[in-house]
Amino acid sequence: MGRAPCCDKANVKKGPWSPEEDAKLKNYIENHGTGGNWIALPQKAGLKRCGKSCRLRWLNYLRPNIKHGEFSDDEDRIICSLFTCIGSRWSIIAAHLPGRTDNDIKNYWNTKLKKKLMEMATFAHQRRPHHGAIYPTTANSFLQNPSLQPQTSAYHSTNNNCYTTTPARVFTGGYEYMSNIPSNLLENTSSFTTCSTNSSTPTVFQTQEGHGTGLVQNYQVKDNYNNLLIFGNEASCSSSDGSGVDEDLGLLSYFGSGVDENQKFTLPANGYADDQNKATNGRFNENPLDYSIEEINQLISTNNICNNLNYSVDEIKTEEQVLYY
DNA sequence: AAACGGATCAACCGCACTCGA
DNA sequence: GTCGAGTGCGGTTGATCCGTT
Repeated sequence: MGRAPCCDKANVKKGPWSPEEDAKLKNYIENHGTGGNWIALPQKAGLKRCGKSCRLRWLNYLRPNIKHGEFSDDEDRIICSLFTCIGSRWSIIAAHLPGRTDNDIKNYWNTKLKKKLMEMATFAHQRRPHHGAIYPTTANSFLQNPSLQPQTSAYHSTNNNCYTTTPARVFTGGYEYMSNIPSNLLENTSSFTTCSTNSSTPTVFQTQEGHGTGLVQNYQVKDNYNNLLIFGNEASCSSSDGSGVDEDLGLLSYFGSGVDENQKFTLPANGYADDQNKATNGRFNENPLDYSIEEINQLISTNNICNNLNYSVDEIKTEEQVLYY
């Protein structure tokens, strides 16, 4: 036995809404509200439309404060992050983007954002071996991809040679999954500063080696928590003896063909160290859409690679009620 | 200028869920 | 506990737009 139809299909209009219909619906809801009954609303409002059609038209187009037009980078990032964690729960994602509707976001994802990610996957695949670029950041920015947060409390306390730069300095380098690093190079990473624990405050440390200026020239962090190797050296550091390459134990040299201007990043001087034996918060940030090829493929094809977002789906669900007043 | 194809997005469809009788 | 009406939501469709040939 099939479900009873919600309305008399033969006597309802379908297709695009006319301005007159919009005006009738808007006027009725503004004066009387929905009355908690969409099925009865079209008749009361003098519309030959299905109640569901009225509801959709109101929610997606007529209700106040609807935002149309281009999505911002911030909105892109939120959509990507949430999609990573909860999949195609468009209504929940919409609850985090004021003025956006689930339909809008769904269309945007299907027509643009997914394509954007696929193009990035192609690009990432071309620059083999792939590695993440670390981008300029601000003191308040934060690593956007939860799965790649560097965790640092371990080497804060254990490595007295670590300190941040003052003032901020530009570095060239990147990160790479350990699984992608040739074994002979991986063997040489034993001298890397190691971190293996989770921490809410990501910090990047640099080792002081090779140069006698007292300022940092290179950094090398073995992030066992995320299976990442973070490596590079100071972009402005011209080392005639090639020590800039030696200092990163060949990693920058190995991945060097893919390191370009865009992969320089700035270590901010926030919370700077007046005591060089103490590490401070040199946070780094990656471009929010610069996922590895594996992550992009997962973003495109699956809906669950996130397991350490700061809030649960249940918490998000309570927020989604805000969307539909 | 016309034809074509891809992109976009509003709207529809149908399933699942909620809630009250 | 069951049933059915109403609602919410995600997937899909199709009309329209726009750029290219």
